[in-house]
Amino acid sequence: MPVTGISWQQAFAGGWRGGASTLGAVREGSPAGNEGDERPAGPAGPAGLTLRERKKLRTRRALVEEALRLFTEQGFGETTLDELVDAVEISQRTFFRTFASKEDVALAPEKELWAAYVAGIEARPPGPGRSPLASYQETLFAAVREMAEGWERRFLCSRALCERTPALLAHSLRHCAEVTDRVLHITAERRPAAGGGRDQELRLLLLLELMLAAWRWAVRQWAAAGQGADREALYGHMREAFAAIPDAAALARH
Amino acid sequence: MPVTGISWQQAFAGGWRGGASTLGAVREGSPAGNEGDERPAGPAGPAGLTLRERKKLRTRRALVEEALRLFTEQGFGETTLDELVDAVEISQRTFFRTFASKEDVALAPEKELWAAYVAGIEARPPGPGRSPLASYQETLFAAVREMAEGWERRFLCSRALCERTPALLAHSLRHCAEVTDRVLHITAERRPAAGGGRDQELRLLLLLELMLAAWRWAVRQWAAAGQGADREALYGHMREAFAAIPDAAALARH
DNA sequence: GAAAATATGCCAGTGACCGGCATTAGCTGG
DNA sequence: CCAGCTAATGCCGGTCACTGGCATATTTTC
Repeated sequence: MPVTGISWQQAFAGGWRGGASTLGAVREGSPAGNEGDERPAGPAGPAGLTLRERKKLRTRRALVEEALRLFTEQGFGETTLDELVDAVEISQRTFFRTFASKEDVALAPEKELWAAYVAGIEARPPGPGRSPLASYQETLFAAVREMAEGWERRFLCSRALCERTPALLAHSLRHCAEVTDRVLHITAERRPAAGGGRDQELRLLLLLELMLAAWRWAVRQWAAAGQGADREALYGHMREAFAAIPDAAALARH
Repeated sequence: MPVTGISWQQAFAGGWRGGASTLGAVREGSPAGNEGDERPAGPAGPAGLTLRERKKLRTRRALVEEALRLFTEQGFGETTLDELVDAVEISQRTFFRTFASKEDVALAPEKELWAAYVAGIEARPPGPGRSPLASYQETLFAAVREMAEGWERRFLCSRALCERTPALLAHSLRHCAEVTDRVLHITAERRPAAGGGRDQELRLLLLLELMLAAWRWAVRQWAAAGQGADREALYGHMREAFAAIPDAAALARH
């Protein structure tokens, strides 16, 4: 029984808040916005979900919780899927219908954030006078803000695992790249006849990747601070990292 | 037998050039620079390598060649390791002593480039008046320039596979991130008492990631051009992407 | 040419992941 | 409250990437 630095009991004291924002890996049909509680008919529970959906959510959350616990305690590679599914009392088959891979469950908190980010980009088009970079940044702040209670604990666990486990880092970076692509597609479709074309898209790509690099740095600093890191501290690191972007940009103009 | 767009015969006509730059995944002990042919004793072949080393290099190259062929012909996931090792007539065990994973062999051309890049960063410290971004860019040009003949063909195959296969993309991005870390460490160690500290490092990180984003864009454009893409075309895309960096930087200064 | 150092092949085992099928649990109309 | 439908789940067997151990073969060294 190898023991890592962080005590589990103190790291995992929080709970989950309601919010129907994370049923599956991808959001349900609702086309962003329009979050009413009503349904035409059928038994809709407290959160506007059927029993089946709530049950699925429960096992999904239990899986994430147990996975983060086991992986941080004994390591990602050292934990078998059988251990995990036994702890949650489901079959392997069910696990793979809930998550695409062993890595997926460890990165759930991160995927949650990026899903909210993409939704935010889709929801509010930037005002006419707004700088695209500022708009990207504000949307990221908003996405963090709307994460459920206890998210920061899970996210920090996930991040710590990424730094220990190359396979997780790889998956994380790929997902981030996919988000980049999606965001770029969305913004590109909005300016159909706007000037620039390819060049403009390249510039937007560079701005977005600049922000993502700053974000990754901020998260690293945050995670390095240890278990006492709360969300306010993350905002601080983000502000610091984003503030460095103009400085770096100045250096980039020969 | 599924057939992809590119005919194999026409895609794979080139050969390998000598150059002892890719024996193992990591370079041998020689501390950069100092590339003489002499050895104290022992049977040193034409390229300054022993028989054993040359043999290993041969199977390594054959593996890359066959892997790229099979993967592009029938897909990465659809090709089993047994097929590959049978084609090269070695055992699985030997494969895993040569490459760390199935993904690794498909990404060999990319790793080769980044190894040369890191070596270049280590070899020549930037002059006192040089902009760090310009220095990063020149080193990347130099790394591409020193790749062996036929590298562009292999690299393009590898890239095309990355875009088809999520697992390969993930591995590629992770390796790129590791290179980023290493480069940053090297440059950080060089300025031990130089001003700035954390802030300066963050700015360097942002510049480096900016260049890497531009590089990835350039490679994408290059690969999109299809099989007729030669190295000169890559330089063109790189110049275009790098030229966009100052423009994007201007947008990043509110 | 013998001894030491390495490389290779074979084999058996582990663990992630997937398709198929029977069973169960939740939903729907009477 | 009960049949009929849909969908989630569990079980089973199979594939395939990857690993450690050990015997064999090849290269290097003396």
